[in-house]
Amino acid sequence: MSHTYKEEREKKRNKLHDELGVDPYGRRYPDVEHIGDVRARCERLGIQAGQIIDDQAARVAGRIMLLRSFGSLTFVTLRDATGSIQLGISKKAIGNRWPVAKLLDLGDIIGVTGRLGATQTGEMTVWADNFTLLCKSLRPPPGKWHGLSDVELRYRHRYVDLFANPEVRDVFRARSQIIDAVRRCLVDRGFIEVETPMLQPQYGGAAARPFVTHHNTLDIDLYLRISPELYLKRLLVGGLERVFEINRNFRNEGISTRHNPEFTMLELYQAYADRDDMMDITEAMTAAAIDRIGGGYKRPFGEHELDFTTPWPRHKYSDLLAEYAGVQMEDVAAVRSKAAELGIDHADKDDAVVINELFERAVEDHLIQPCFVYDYPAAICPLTRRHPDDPNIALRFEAFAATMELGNAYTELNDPAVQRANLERQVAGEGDQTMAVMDEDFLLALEYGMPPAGGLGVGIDRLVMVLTNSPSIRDVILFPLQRPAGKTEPPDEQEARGDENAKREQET
RNA sequence: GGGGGCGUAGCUCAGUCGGCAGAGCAACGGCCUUUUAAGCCGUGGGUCGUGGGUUCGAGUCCCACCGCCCUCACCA
Repeated sequence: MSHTYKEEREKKRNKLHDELGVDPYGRRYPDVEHIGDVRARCERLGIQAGQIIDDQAARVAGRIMLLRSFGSLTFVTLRDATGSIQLGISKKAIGNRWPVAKLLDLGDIIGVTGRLGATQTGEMTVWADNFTLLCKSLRPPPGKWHGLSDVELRYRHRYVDLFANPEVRDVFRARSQIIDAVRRCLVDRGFIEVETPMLQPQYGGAAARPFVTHHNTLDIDLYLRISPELYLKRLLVGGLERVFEINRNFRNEGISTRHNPEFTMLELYQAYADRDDMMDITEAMTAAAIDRIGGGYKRPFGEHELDFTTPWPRHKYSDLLAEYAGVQMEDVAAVRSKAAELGIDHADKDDAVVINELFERAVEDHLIQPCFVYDYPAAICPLTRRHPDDPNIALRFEAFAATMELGNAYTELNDPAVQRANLERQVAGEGDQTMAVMDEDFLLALEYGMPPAGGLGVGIDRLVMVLTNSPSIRDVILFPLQRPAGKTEPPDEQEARGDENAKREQET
């Protein structure tokens, strides 16, 4: 390759530094005004086409997104976090800075002072009287029209995705607002936020395979947590009556549009409450998040419109099974027959496991609108209190939207003997090592006494998905896990690294 | 892990039956003080994901591998 974009820009950078005495990487540029605010000011002033208002100064900074050059006059579209605005940079107004202006490229970051005005076509414009190069970009940005659409490059080079595709920033801004709204909602209800171990000597609180790591000094294996549940319940024992944690869980399972190996989970526990209180909190948190990001309670998601207006419909698990699978939950023979009909391998599985697989296969695809599904088979709910009238039913619900499980809640089990029996059954469970070993300290805590409580887990990533109309969980996680890149890096980078390796080999 | 699809210039994409690897934008050189994806003239730019194979000849056909997307399984 005779030349590259990078080399072309490096020549400009060197010329700026060596011949024009300009620092290509700038420095502090204080007292800038948000471009969004400048635009608002222009609107208020009602500037007429062709007018320049001498006493309306502006000072902005951002990245050059578009350049239109007319010899001695250049129009720049400058963008910051709040929006974009046109700059007019003319040789006449800039004077001896003009040679620097001619070396500006798409993607450069500059600061500008000037006066507000409008061009002959009425476009609001900052007419520059000075500008400062704050960072010379050495890489060409993606095309100005199509942006960056290759999903692999978008995830691997998210920074490019973010500045090239403004709607991506909107999603992550919404994510921040959603989390903030959820957090405030809980704090306002008297919850305190806590942090419990991510490195756990034993894992538990969910059925999933963990990541294993090792602590060198202690010389022990540790697990990246699959759930904070057993620690948060210890806090209930300790008298922290309303606690929540928003943090990462790690599950060593498959990756899909709705699963990332690390994902953000909200878990909360409220003493003296129960499952039904958790439904109210789920609705309240979601409503708070929607109020915060705007757009109303009826929201598009793919082909559908999801209606988050509260209260959400509440469906009994067994009723849905009857409706969509055509079987009564208690009729084990019918359940197994239907499961076999749907191709579910059920021979060696517990009744409740088969029921749940049938539910997942036959029912979940129908759960488009936000809703709660309650009263789960007890055998798949080892941490949940039993229904007082039916020991085969657990006081659990899951919240669904767009066929995805958004949340999971229990009336928590606080009987240490029942809890021990349930966990022993899990540990002994045929071939299902995922529930792992007994957490004796957790059981000890229950023996000291845990107040009756409601507990709730909400998959934050999925909540963000349904509220931002994002079809893939990777669209709401800034850096989703990718296999290490092969040849996706620019070739000159690889050459550079190869050269370094060669040098290192020569030196040794 | 199974099934399906995709990978061509910096970006977005064409590439027919196997016959000289293309376009727009971007870049470089030139003209241009009111453009809105500015325009006009000119120029350069390719490991066609990687490696094999078939063939006189492969971006194209075959095989293997790598990566990504969708889907199923597992899970939330």
